[in-house]
Amino acid sequence: MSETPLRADAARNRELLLDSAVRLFAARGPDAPLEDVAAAAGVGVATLYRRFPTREDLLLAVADRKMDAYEQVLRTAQAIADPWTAFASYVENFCAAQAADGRLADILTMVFPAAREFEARRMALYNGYLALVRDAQAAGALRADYSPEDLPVLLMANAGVLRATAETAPGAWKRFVAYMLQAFCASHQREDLPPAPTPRQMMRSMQQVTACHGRSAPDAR
Amino acid sequence: MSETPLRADAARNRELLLDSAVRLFAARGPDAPLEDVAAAAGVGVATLYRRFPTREDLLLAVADRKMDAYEQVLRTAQAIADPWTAFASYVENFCAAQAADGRLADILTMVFPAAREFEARRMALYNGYLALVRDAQAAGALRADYSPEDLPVLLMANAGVLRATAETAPGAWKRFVAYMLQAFCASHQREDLPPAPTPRQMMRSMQQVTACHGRSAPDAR
DNA sequence: GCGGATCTGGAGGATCTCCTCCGGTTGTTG
DNA sequence: CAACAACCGGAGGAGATCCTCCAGATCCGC
Repeated sequence: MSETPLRADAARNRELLLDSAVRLFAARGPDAPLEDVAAAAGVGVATLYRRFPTREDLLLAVADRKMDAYEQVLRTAQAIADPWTAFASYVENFCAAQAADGRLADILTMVFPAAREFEARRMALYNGYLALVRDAQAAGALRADYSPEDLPVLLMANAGVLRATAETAPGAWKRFVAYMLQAFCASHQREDLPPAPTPRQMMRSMQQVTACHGRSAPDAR
Repeated sequence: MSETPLRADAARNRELLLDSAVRLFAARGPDAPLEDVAAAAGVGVATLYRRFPTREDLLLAVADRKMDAYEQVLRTAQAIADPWTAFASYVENFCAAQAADGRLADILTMVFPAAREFEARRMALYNGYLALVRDAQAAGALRADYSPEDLPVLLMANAGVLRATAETAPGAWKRFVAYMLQAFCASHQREDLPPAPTPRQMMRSMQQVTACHGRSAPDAR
């Protein structure tokens, strides 16, 4: 990831900043003041800006950190023989990871187009998920009109639930996700659905989420 | 609502401010700067603070304004003979009203405990909705384990979808809501759901949403 | 028309967040 | 060990937002 090797103290400070950002963003949201992130890391704010020139750079580093967990969700699902159970496990565990992220629930619906390596990881994850979808549909377990874009929409919806209920009704998301999985299940005849958003639309939506937090002002208008 | 009759100019300015707030909050979110609301109304910022001492006061007035539309949604649903169609109409139209509110999608999940008249209106609406739920369940059309608290959760989820997709994939919420209605429908056998949040939990969640926007700083920590 | 109460608004102060400067410090290599 | 480049951080500036003051203006009832 880093092209130029950092001095030992700089590398240490970078890790401290990243640890601090993960904690602060989870506790107070992706718009927590960067001065507080630096202070919690025990370094000066100029150090933070030197290593992460923009908030979006910091968010990207945090997202990359979390990618390990999401990849594990996929591996767990891939190890399940039953296609529906594999798919459902992926969805549930993804939402559980989102719930565990605290106020950073939006991170799962952020994209960083300029970050080649990160986006490559994200695409690999997405392709793994697509295979789960195909398998579950081929097995007749997942409704034929399910669209892969339905999952990012679900994650946006779940972020909305978590934003409102994470502290006050911490189990609410589970019921919500259970409803959604039941709706996705093909085992019953169903009415037609309105059209799914296109992948392009979803990419733009995720860019919008990122832009909303990447800039200095929360609602930058 | 106002106990002391305002002078004509003050009443006029209050209406201008409210109109302006409705527009600005829809376009830029409930955290749009109050100076911009005042400027768009063509009045001074002190006039805004005199009439609406806190942002929450302004949000309350905006919510009260919108109550007319929500009450119309209930009346439309109540006029429908078929219980399932009545319930589904209520949910769909409520979500449509939410989508029409632009960046003010959270308003439907805000509460103002100190505002007796507004809360009375909200309770009347909720009781009308409860009757729709009971009728649809009694008719066997709405699943027996559906909880009235599932609708506020749905509105929070929909706010999450709208927050991310309102401009980029404006129809996404429709598909999402259609999925949810299919999940609510009793016409098929279903697995058990995780427990619903309690009314108390939902009230606290809605207070949290309100607190999040009512204070001066967007994420006031 | 007058008097008095209500109302007006722009400037300025306070606070918060972002961001950069630059003299001093530290790590690394030869 | 010395040289040099990388690195450090707190202060201060800029901008945004919230909030209040107070002299002047306006409305309304008698």
